[in-house]
Amino acid sequence: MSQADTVTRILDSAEELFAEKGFAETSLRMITTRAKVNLAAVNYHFGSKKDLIQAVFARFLSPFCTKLDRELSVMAAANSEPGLRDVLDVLARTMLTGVNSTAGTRKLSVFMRLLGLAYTQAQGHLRRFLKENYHQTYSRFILYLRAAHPELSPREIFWRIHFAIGACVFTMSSIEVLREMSRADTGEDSGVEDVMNQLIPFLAAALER
Amino acid sequence: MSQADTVTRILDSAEELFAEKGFAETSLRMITTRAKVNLAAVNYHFGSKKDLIQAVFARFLSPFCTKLDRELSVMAAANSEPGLRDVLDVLARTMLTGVNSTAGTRKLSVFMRLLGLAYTQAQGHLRRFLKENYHQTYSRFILYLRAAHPELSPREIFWRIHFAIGACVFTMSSIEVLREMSRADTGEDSGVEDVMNQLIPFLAAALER
DNA sequence: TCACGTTTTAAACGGTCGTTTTAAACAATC
DNA sequence: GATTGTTTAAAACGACCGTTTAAAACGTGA
Repeated sequence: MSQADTVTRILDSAEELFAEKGFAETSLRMITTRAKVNLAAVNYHFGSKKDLIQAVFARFLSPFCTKLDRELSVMAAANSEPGLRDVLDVLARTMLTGVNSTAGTRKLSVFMRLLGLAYTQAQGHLRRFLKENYHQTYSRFILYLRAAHPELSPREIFWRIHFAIGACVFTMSSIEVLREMSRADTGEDSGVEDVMNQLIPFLAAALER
Repeated sequence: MSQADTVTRILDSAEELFAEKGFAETSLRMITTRAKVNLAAVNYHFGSKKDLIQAVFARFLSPFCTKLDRELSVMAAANSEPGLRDVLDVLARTMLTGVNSTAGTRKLSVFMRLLGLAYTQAQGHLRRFLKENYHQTYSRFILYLRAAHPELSPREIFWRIHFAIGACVFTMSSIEVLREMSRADTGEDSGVEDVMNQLIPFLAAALER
């Protein structure tokens, strides 16, 4: 087994388990057992559990932010005064890239769940890491939102966008629990795509009022 | 120190710590140290950590559901065809009861945070406990929502209300992190009440579209 | 093939966890 | 005031945690 194999398998297992259980509830032994590697491999390749958590986030956030930055530039080049809808479309398209399969949908779900953990379970080190590495892209995104709605105060923009993030993150974080509740309540299954198709107009109505 | 003192102080400390850190990150030693009681007191009075978690939820959910049930009955008696706004007002008023002080606002924040944990961190036992004890009130609430909007499918109702819950729960769960981010971004402080005053019209726009 | 740097392995470390045990302190009853 | 049931106290239990160690296995260029 090559080094790349070991590192990748640790990251894959850790990502799944963190998303499923959270950081504290996931032990290195669970991760290494699922990844079929030796327990010491995590400390050898990553240094510590904290570093592994950061690596898991870096693996999906770095390409995401790179792509988002590029897409924002494309948008700005094509449209000198992008509206709210344009900016959100860029975000949605960037997030949904490659989400046309069941595997892709699960990827998005994991992405959202990890994002939620970053807010609600963040040990200080993770928040510092995220701010240090991804704050620039975040700021740029917010700036376009402000430009699109100069009549709203920065605070109003901030909170509206985070209410929306909350609805997304919560829904996707608890998606399995919620689908089961929905099934019990209504007798019908709700596919993840059905849920998304309801979530987007819901948020649009709230953001654009 | 009377038994009531010990039990109450354990519940108080556990509630604060669970809301702040989550279940797994809060040890019985933290709880008993803060409560200034002996470590063994939790197992003696509650049986186990799981039972303590359930007791924390029961202490604030039982009176809440009792009150909500009563208020729903009052509403139904006064109005044979309550609208969405009526039903949500009942919920909001029930939740905001006694939230006119700083202490009250913190209580609400803790309430929301615990509710969020129930969805996202729930160990199976907690979800089973909540369903067993509080599902009836929940169902009744949902029924009024359905009656208010018979043109919407039960599934649409379910998801819209949970998107809204998500925005609330996420916001209140991460309120301190978010306020700090907002401060860093905009240079202004956002009081919790300011946030609520923005959240409510945000949700109203999304639910009533 | 040998030597050497890298990676994997098995075992152990110290520490914290939830829980249990045993005895002491307390409160209420007769 | 002795007795009985309840509550508190200190200490220990085994289990699991993240991490470290030291040796074995591996791969590669000389």
